[in-house]
Amino acid sequence: MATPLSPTTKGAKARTNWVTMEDVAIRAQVSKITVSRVLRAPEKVRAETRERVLAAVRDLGYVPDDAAGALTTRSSKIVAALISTLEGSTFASTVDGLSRNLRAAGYQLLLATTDYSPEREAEILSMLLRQRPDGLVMTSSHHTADALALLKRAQIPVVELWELPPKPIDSSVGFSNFGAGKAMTGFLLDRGYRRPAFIGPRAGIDGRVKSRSEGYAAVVSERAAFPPRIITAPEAVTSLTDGGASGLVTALERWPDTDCVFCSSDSVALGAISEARRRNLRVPEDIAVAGYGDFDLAGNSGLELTTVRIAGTEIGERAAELILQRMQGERPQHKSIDVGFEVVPRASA
Amino acid sequence: MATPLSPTTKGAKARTNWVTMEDVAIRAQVSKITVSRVLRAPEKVRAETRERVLAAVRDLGYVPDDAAGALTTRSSKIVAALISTLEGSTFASTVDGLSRNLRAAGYQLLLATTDYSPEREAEILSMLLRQRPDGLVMTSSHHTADALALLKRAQIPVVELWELPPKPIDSSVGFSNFGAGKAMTGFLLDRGYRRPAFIGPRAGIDGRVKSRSEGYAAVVSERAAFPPRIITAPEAVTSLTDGGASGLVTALERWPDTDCVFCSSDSVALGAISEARRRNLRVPEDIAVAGYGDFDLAGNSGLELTTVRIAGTEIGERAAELILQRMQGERPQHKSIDVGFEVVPRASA
DNA sequence: ATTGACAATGTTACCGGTAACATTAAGAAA
DNA sequence: TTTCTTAATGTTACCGGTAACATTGTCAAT
Repeated sequence: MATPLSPTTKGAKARTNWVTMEDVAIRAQVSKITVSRVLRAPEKVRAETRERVLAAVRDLGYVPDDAAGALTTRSSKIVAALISTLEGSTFASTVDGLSRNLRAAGYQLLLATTDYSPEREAEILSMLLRQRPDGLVMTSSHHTADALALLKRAQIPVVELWELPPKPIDSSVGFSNFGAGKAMTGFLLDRGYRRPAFIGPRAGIDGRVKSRSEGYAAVVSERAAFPPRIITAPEAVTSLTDGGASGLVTALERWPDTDCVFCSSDSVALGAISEARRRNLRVPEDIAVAGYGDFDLAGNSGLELTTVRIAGTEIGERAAELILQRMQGERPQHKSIDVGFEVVPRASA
Repeated sequence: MATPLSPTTKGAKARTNWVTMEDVAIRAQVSKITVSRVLRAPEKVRAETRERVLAAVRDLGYVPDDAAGALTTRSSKIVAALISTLEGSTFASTVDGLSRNLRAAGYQLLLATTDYSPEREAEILSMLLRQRPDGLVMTSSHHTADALALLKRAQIPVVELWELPPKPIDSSVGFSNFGAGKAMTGFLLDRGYRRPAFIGPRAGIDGRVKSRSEGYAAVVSERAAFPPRIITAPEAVTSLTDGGASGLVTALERWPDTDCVFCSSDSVALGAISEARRRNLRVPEDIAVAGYGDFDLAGNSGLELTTVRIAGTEIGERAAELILQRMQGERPQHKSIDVGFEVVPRASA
């Protein structure tokens, strides 16, 4: 009995709520293309016409459909970001900087997290590519063959963040994790610690942590008289702070003369410090602790954590600049930007 | 002299790199629509044909263009998120949970941050809407008239996060900030503190903080014999921890008998504790400190911060569920989900 | 008056998918 | 055998924009 749908009469379609460019055109008594010009190249339209169109845009509350436009312009105005994790605040400020600067240029950020899994990365990547992003940023360094194939076919600018891969896919903004590991280890030896150990999270979860530990190992091999001492938390431990606590225990069991631990992140360091306190070990007199990242609380919390400062926000901002240049077809001067790092000496080591 | 462009011959266009559905169709010797069916309703296609199409998809590495499809289906498979900030880790876990659950259902997350500015919010919103998201989540509570008008016209499900607005735009997932403020204040009075003050960040930056302070004020008015003591950091102070430090100083100057401060966030509490230590005040004997948020470090860092725990990840996950239901046209049982909160007593208060 | 150049605007086709309807083939029911 | 039904696949038009080319009007130069 019910009429199936209002018959597709010319004048009475409107099965959607969105005001279209055609609606604007009719109201302003011009053609669609003129509306398009007013929005994208206003100088090509006579001032009077332009005003009429803009008034119609305002009156109707017209919001252009970028997805429709992208079909012909081949530019979605979307940048996709593949981030290892947002927990722990490591990458949060990078995403913030990225999103802010991209938006200023009219681009939007499509975000996905991989939980450090390269397999998931490939899968997520293919989902992201369905939106045809104009560019891609990613924090991971290790990619599956599938992922690389997808990236290659996509033919879009790619920026890898938070490290400077020896063989970048395309371009990168970061710093040398190896160098930072070396620098902190050297700093600790200079301070007079003789038996530093390295504490990381679950084995092999992250290439960057590996690089740091290699930096540590390089310096120890060169300047110290013992083999590198590297602890990774057992699979069962998921929290970074718990990993730090258990790592400290393991280190002291295995090598009782350990006088200093260099942790893969500030959160891990925090766990180590808590554990030290539980055992009535003084920091740094009985056991020194160094972290990595210089998160908010490293200096303010009474922790006085010696750590390595990374300019997370700057990485995001520079990445935005770089990828914007690349998307506009410019060939930037540098395909790799080194934002550096800084050893921050405080009281914990 | 140079040929302008390869003439648009039927067979030799390919001005883009992307494999299209038509390419797949040709290779599988079927029509486009059959390819479409294989991907979206496989049971409607004969097994043999289906295999041929899937093989072509694999061989060519076809990735569908969701933006093109959205034109007719009117579903972009995008959910937009307007987040106040990613710094400080408050909302990071919510975004993580949100993104994870949305992706599992084939939706992508388009992310933008507002820095707590309602004006920026409206502007950013109109940019986000250009991508025609199927749904929207937002952490802010206060919206400009422009923003509300845009939302209304967009006619998409909206979920407000981290609070339960008395007059929600659409639906919400959160908890009562007022209630949490009341609960913590009551807890502090029960513990025997007589003169609690409230320390917040810059005035009026965030409606949620305001609600908490009102909860505090309500309990103080009812149970204590003095007017509420609310400190807000001066405009110049940007960091939350600095605000906590300066807030403690102000509180003690203005009301020397203050024996306890309830801080608007854990970061603020951290600043207050640091300042107390600098002044050789014992926590909690000389001055007790309570926080809000229960971030990672509240319990693990030796801070032993008494605080209010909020299930940030759960908010994100539930929000994803809720908005997915709404986008699929279901009418969920509850338009508001209260995830609650929990006062976590530790040593600092 | 004619022509050319340019400014302002319009027409047509197409981007890559999908909805709606059309067609074809094969088997079941009459 | 004829007709109906259903399964499998195809055709056409359209979604909301933009590129490319076409048209019209205006004015200066010939």
